[in-house]
Amino acid sequence: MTIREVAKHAGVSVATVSAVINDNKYVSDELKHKVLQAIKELNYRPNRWAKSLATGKGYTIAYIVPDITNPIFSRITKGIQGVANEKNYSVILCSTNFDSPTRRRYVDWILEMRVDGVVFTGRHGRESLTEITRLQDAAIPVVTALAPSDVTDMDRVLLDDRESSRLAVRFLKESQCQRIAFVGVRQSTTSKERYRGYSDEIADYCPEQVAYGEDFTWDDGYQAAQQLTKNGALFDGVFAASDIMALGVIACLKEHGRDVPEDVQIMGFDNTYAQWSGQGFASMSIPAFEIGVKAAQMLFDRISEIEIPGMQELFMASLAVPRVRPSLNPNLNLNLKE
Amino acid sequence: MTIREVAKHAGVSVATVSAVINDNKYVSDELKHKVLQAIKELNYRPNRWAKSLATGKGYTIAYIVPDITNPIFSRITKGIQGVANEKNYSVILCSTNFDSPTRRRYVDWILEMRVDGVVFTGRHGRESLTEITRLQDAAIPVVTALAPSDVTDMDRVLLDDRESSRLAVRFLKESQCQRIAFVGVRQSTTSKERYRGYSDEIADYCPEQVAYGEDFTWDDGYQAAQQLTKNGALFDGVFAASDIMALGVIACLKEHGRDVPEDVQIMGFDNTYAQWSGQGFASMSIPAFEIGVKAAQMLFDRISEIEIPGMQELFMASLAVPRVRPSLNPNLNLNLKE
DNA sequence: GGACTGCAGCTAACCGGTTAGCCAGGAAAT
DNA sequence: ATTTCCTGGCTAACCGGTTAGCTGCAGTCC
Repeated sequence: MTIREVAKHAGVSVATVSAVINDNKYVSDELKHKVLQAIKELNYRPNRWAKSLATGKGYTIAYIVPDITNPIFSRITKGIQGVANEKNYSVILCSTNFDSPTRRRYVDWILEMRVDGVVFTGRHGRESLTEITRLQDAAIPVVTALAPSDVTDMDRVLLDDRESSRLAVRFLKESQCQRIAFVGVRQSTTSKERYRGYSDEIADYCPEQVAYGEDFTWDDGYQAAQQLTKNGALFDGVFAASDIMALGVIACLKEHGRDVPEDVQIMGFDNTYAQWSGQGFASMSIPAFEIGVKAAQMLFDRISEIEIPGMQELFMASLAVPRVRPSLNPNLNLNLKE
Repeated sequence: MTIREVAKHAGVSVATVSAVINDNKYVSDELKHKVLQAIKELNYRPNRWAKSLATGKGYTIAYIVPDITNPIFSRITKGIQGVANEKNYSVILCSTNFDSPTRRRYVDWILEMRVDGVVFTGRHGRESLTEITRLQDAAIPVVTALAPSDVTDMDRVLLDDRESSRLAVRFLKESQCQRIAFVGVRQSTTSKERYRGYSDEIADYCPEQVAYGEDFTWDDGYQAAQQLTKNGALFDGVFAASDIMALGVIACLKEHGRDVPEDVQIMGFDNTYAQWSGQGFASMSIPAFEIGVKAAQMLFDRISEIEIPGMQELFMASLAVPRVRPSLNPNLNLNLKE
């Protein structure tokens, strides 16, 4: 079913049909009606490929993400998706599994698909930077989301991990914790920032006590807690760089006979589990959906406007207090709904 | 940068360049070399749109999913993604947020994008069936994944919720539970199947005790448990239709002073939280990644082979015992790694 | 030597849209 | 009455690939 068949059926020219479809030229009501009629009768749908080829616009953006399985990232995806669809763009998903060759292949691909823009999420090592540069060299707009880096002239939306972490630690302080420890991930930029916030906030308050794992996992949290206790550290509060690590920490502490939250209070980060785990620990909620929305909006700004200086947007995480017995403490429950 | 420029640069015809790129015709080594040289020098990349227009193949599949944020669905996505990429297909993501109009718009869209195939996940109500039919009418292959329905002549991959649930309940029985209750979701087909398994297994064992919520949420789990206790039901085991509901149940029971797992043993389903929550409850692990892989494979089978009868694939969930203290019980820990 | 065969490589049409530029015919101006 | 202007609608070229079918040359056979 092509536009020419529709034209023939309606007794008009292809230009007229095209004008009706795109509503970008005046067409008399009579012809317009005929054309619409013909389209309906033939159940015609314009061919996206032909349109893209002719106009040079693909109405597609790509989202490059290390792991779609990560709840934070899938919420970002949702945000991007929403904005894109509103503008009639489709989003193609590129989940790289933290693998550089895969990431490289995706970029090759994006290049030949003539995608209109890319949102990029993930660790921002040297090689990711190369990929981003390749995209930009091909004049494809890129916005990074949650991908901290030193490159400042890039459109990006970030989370203020440092400041958010100060809020987290401040909450522990306000909850009567005297000695607060930090559990993080050695090589992670994100974890480093969260440590910074911890360090800032703890400075004139108590000595630093820190333990690291290699990755944001339950096991690494468990092991880090093991280290802390093994070193005979005294603490009544732990700030962990992620919820899943916090759960590892809690498991370890309980094994050592320390009650949570009675003996030790725990603070997580990202609020992926805290709210639901029933372990009574607080966390920092990352506005991931909003971050996705913002990133997509910035991307579309870039796509339409030609030259705007490197935009930047900073989000804060918000405190999520553990769910409590709804009946006993109804007022605390108000804004904790997912 | 077009194929014609490359041809000119290399001093050959466009047909030759095309043949080299697609490696589908014999070309002398000399010319092949010249062409590859030219491609490299000009940094040429074939245009996907033109290719698709000419060949009628888009190398794209779509994944329609109610909510990408659901961990099970995002794992399915990952599986699909992997298979598709291997075959040089891209996958465009359509997260409908359980909204029919949105779903409808996606299908319109898929139709005009001439996508090669669709994987469909989600509740399988009447309207989703309409959408699927629309796709099939346009000769677009569809495979449903985790979308139970009465339509049997459709390619689909399913989870055997009933049989898996029997395994779940059997585990509770083997753990010395005498009276096992079920907590489910009233309108859900999935929940209904899980109830069936429960019912099968409990038949000659103990009386049925059942409570329902309206959705798979923490609150609904909590409320259902409330009901159970209010009705004065006696139970020492609860099988919940999902982990998040199980967590709601646990919270409620603890408020009533019942210890988990000492007084009451809990069984979840989907293993999204059980493993990590530290609440010591078991769950049934859904092989979501594998389901995604299988669905994609079936879709590609359909795309290449013209006529194969309605294929069907049934997966089972597997028992995931709660994580225990690694040091104390190392052997149980073996196959529980994520 | 001429006819025939095989095949590397070329030309040009085609996929299905968009759109610059042209044309026809009615209205307004002279 | 003629010229000019305006504009709705049309024709045809173009986007950048693929590919059917042709060309011309070298080798083979009678």
